[in-house]
Amino acid sequence: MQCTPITHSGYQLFQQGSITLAEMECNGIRIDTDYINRAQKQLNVKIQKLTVRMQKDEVYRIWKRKYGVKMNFGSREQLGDVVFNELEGTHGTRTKTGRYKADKAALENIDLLFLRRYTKLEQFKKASSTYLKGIQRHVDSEGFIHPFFALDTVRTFRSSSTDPNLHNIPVREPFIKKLIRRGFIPREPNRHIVEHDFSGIEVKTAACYNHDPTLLRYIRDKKSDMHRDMCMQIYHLTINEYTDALRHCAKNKFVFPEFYGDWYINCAKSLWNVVNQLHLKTKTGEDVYKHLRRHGITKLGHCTPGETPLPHSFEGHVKRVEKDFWENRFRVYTEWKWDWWEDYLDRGFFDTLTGFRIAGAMDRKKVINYPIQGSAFHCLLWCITRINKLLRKYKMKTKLIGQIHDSVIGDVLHRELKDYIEIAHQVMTIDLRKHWSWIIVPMDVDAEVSPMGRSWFEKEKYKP
DNA sequence: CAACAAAGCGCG
DNA sequence: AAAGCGCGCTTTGTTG
Repeated sequence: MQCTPITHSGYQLFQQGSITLAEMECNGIRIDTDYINRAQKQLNVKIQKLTVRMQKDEVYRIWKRKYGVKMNFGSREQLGDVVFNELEGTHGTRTKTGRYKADKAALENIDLLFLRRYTKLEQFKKASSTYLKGIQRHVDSEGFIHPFFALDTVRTFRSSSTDPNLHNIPVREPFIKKLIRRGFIPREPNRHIVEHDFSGIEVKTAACYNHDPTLLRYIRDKKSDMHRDMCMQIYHLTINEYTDALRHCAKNKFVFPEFYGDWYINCAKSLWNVVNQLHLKTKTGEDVYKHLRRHGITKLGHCTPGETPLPHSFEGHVKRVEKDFWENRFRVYTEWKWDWWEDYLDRGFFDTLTGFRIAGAMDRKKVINYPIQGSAFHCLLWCITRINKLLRKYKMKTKLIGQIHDSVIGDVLHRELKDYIEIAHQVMTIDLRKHWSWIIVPMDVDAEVSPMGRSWFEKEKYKP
């Protein structure tokens, strides 16, 4: 892995950053080991009960009849074979090795209780084997884990985390989130877990590269809202009809994927299917499919690459939204993407705003995404180094214990709470921008604090 | 038995 | 012409 800071600033960032990350690793995170052990036992009971319930299902019997003693309930290959070859009215797509694709998204297209339960079971197994077991494996004799952070493994000059990986602790599914995060506690009863998150840092970093006026306005004008606007356009909603849930879909199933280089066919499928999966309604309580029908959209469409979308299809609509998105709304962003790609083709490398050179063979999407992803993380890395220095300068007992790409986690002494939050806020919103003049947009940070002595799960938005 | 690749899923 | 960026970890299945 090539790791080439090209400027003094980039070199300093990684030299100092390495030390900060090593200190975090050394500090470690206190684990409520009794809780984790209890949770593991309870979860295994749930897994057992669900497995027994599923054994009475007709699909299970078909599976058993076909595979006999070779039946393996954990085998997606066998599941795909049973679902797509033995059941009526199912048709699957295949992976590049010829197996049936049998991931969560593929199974969700089939309306079967057995498959809903299978997905839930797999989720529980993941929580048990990767997270609870992973934590148990790594706790030291004092009840601490020491997630490791590497700076020399990631193509974009982000960091990675291992043993255990602190970068993918569950948060999106509420039950699993609580199950796992409840086990991360402050090192003493008179402390808090405190997490500071940069909000929208990748979008802001992108804007610092491409200087797109529309994107800059969305960032600077607090009354404007890019995800809301896209939500309204995608689902044909007025300002009075959109909901937070629909806005969330637009953000995560259109805007971010498009920024990363996805295209309308994938976006249309997931934007359409999520309506059914989450039973989404408009603010006025209307079914979203019904609402779209009133606006002339009656079906998803075939979503076949190379084929023209059918009239009155959602696919065709999203294709037009995508065209408008890149040709009108973010025209300057589009121009930057082409210019940046051309410059890379001429030179064989590109330099980040944070002082790194990324060279070697890359396709167009990588060339666009790498500098943005890397620079966004470098903002966080600079901040944690600065915060750490200030903690030492003021002889504080608060310790930094982890980092998740755009957030920093502190184990904060109760009497230092106000000071710590003041310091982190100052560094992340003011000092960072003084350090890097290329940051031409405001930086915002959200602080979340656990009640004294309570877990990471229990953190709440900080109110002074 | 070990080593490896593929598939899948957790996160930003 | 191709068709989502970056990771780490676990299980399954194959190979030797």
